[in-house]
Order: sequence, then structure tokens, then C-alpha cells
Amino acid sequence: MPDEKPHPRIILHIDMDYFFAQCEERERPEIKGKPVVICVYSGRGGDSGAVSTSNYEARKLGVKAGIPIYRAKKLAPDAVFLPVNMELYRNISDEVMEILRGYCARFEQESVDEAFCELTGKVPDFDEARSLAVKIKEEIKQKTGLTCSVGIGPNKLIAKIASDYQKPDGLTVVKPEEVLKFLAPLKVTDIIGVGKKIGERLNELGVKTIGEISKLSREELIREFGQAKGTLIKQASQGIDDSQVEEREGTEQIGRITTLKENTKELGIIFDAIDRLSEDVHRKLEARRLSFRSVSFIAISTDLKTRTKSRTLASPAKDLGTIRLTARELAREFITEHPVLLRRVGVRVANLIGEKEQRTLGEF
DNA sequence: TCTGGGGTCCTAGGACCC
DNA sequence: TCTGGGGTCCTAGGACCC
Repeated sequence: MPDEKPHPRIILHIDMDYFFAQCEERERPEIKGKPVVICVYSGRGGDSGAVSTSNYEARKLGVKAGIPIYRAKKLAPDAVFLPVNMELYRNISDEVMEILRGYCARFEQESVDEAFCELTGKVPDFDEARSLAVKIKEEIKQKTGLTCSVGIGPNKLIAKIASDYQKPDGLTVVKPEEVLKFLAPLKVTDIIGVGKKIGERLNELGVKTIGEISKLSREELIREFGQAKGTLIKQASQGIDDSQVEEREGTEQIGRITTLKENTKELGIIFDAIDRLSEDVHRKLEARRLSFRSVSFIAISTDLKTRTKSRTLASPAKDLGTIRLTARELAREFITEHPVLLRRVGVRVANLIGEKEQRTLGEF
């Protein structure tokens, strides 16, 4: 058996800085330097809705993603408030991803403003990777006008945490031999997949930092958080992550949610919303030439609890009528079972089937 | 005029089949 | 006779991410 060391992987993660707000700054140079707040208005009138993201000037004033718009206006009365313009962000995102893709052995877009890039084989070592990252950042800046933060590490976990380590316009490289020292002082919630709930439970167990996770055995973690999460937390704490950079195969589900004009359990109002949402979902489905095998009705009550009701069809469908009718049926059953006031409702299709598979199925 | 909208992944229980 | 046991699909819900 040859006992040479396995060649370390070199993974880059890129994260666009305060992306939506930065896109708006690019389009409207006159707002640069001011606090900028990107909002999702609920449609209930006034400032009902939440902040999607904000630039650093606004963040300094306490305006962060998720807070209600009216509170943001109190914190930053002189800020520029803009509604989300997804089409603009998608277009700019495409420009960025195009540039990045050119440098990767393998590429994985994670969201509209994040991506992984496999550099293994493209550069010989981490120092060369750093130089390449500088070049990529410059090219993105020059071609799109936007800044981003980049992390480089021996796996996706480390690369992603590294890209978050220094922002905006940051570049953090973590070599394999530095991984444990890098992770040890970080908060447990810096691990992807460890959020508020698990973070709190770990804190209760006396674990605040990633380094302190070593106090708990893999068995204890699995008992506490289940097989998958327990294993993930243990591995992550040791800097281990074997997941691969791979192109996403396409979406698993397509859904649309809306806030109702008023809280209600009246089927008439809910059906109207379902019809509009179904059309949007159907449009996206058509654009991607997909069929679906299951339909869900999503109900969010006034206490913001989310419940779903779903149905799998005997055979795949792709027409609007099936979405609308199934969602309506599910909504009717839902209201019978849970007669609560709803604040938001949604329609989702899943078990999506692409054109190729549809043809295969058609042969039988 | 509290708290938007688009996703992914995992778990658990029941149905059903062999 | 003590109701085995494994696999897969479906539904519902939770946690998390951006």
C-alpha cells in the first residue's frame, strides 16, 4: 500500500457583500454613502413588512435583516428604503457567477449571492489560491462594480466560515494545518446547520465555542441532536467535511407564499390567493419545463406557526388546473381540521420531473 | 399597525409489500 | 401462536439557510 498523504483539496467560497443593497447602490450611485434598506412589503399597507437586507451604513444604526420595516424607519429615518428588485439581483448574480465559473474545476452556486469553487488541480497550493482569489475579486469588481468576500480552505465547511470571517471585501485563507486553531474560538452557530435552537441547547450543555464541542462525544451529540446532525456537529468541530463541490441538478420544489390582506379562515379569500399563487408557480414550472407529482398547501397562522398539507398524485402533471384544484382541496381540508385564522398562505409543487425523465416515463 | 419569501435537508410514524 | 422484520413511499413538521 502506498502511504503517501492524500492531496488536500482547495475549495473557495465566495459571498457577495450586502448583495441586494450593493446592487441598488450600483444602479443608483447617488445613494452611495447613505444607509440603504431593502424591504419586502407585505402588501398590508403602510410599512407592514420586513427588512431583507441593508448596507453597512444602515447596519451601524441597528438595521438588520428580518426586523420590521417600521422599526428600521425609527432606527434610520434618513435611510433610503427600496423594495426588493429580484430581477436586477438575478441579472447581476449571473454576471458574477459567469466570471467565477471560468476559474473552477467544479462549481456550485449555493444561492443568488454565494457559490463554491473547487480549485484543486487548478492551483498547486494555498498561496497560489490566494493570488487567484485576489485576481477573481479584482475581475468581479472591474466587470460588475461589486465587492465580495472570499474564503479558502481544504473543504466547503472551512471555506464558507472563512468567507464570513472578514467582510466586507475580505479574503481569508485557512490552510489544512491551521484549521483546528481557526475553528476553536468560533461560536458553535458559525457551523452551517447549527442555528439558534441547536446553539441554545449546546450552550445549556456548557458548549459555546466550536473548540468546546470536544467535551461531548459523538454518541452524546447523536443522542441529543439525531444521527445526521450529531455526526455533522462532531465532524465539523474537527474541521472535517467530505461533501463535494457539485453542480446543483436543478430545484427540488417550487413554491410561492403571500401575505393575505387580512387574517382570515374564509375559503373564498384563501381560494383567491391560491389561484394567483398557482399561476405564478405554474409559470416558473413552464419556464423550466418541469412536471410535478405532489402539491402542498402552506398555511401560516397569526402566531406565525407554519403548517402544510400535501398530496402526491398518482401520475405526474404539469397543468395549472391540477395545481389550483389540488391546492384548493387541501386548503378546504386544512381549514376543516384546523379552524385558525391564517396570516399567510402558499402553494408549492414538489417531486419535480424534468423533460428527459418525462420522456423516459412516456416510453412505458 | 409587529415579524417577507424562497428554498434544502432530516425525522418520525403509518401504510403497504414481501 | 405469542403479533418477525426489512424496505419503500407518503405525510407532517422542524430546523436551518439566504
